[in-house]
Amino acid sequence: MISKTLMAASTRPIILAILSRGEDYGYSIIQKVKGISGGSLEWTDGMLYPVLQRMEMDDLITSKWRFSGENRPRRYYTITERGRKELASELVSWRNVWQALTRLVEPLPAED
Amino acid sequence: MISKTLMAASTRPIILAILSRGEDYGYSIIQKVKGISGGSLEWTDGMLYPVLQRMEMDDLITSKWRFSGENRPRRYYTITERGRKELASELVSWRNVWQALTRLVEPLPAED
DNA sequence: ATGCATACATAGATAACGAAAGTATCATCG
DNA sequence: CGATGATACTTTCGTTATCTATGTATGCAT
Repeated sequence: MISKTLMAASTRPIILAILSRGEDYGYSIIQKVKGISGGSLEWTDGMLYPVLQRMEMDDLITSKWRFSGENRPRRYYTITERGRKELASELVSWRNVWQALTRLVEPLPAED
Repeated sequence: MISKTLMAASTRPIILAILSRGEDYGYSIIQKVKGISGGSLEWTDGMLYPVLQRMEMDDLITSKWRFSGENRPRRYYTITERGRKELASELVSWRNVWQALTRLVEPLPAED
């Protein structure tokens, strides 16, 4: 089970990473996260939508409703320029932390 | 600059990783973090000690004062069995998140 | 008609973080 | 000797999200 703090730290970067590949809507994001993580990350809709709203307030993403005849109405999210910069910056931080962690653990006998 | 949430998510695992290699005291931990991260992570003592206290309350580490004739009194921290399990579990989570992130950003398999 | 998956919205309790301010020792250097 | 900076730890508590819980509603299969 993933810790609360790690969840909090990773949701925004992951959402930005998904949207950097193209616009998407909430429910689909949840499924992509589950798929890409091999099932190790399972988000609930209840936690995702508030995060999306806050990210929109922070101007990292924008949203608009789309009504197609074939599907139910969905709110599609698009990454902004600011969002792309945020993603790039977050990735640098994440890499630094991950490298520090693995350096500390690596020298010990580790399973793979 | 590292985000607040990422800081919050990484402090405990990093501390556990350091202590998994041997007991240590607060001030030294700060310097090791700075060293191992190449300066990208700079912790303050004001944030570290409260974290150490909470981790001790959670039974992840224990502490005891050591008075040597040569040095000033220092509070040394030791990882507990529960702490080792927590570290192992955290590392799995971190790897999952990191892999998900890198997969989303670069379609090609990530190095680490 | 029932159940399940899809799809989004909102309130608010709660939990944890870490900035800030404090105490104290030791070494160095002019 | 007084000042300065590095070492070393403590405590409080305001702030700041988070995300649980709960709600609405539709489409589809059986």
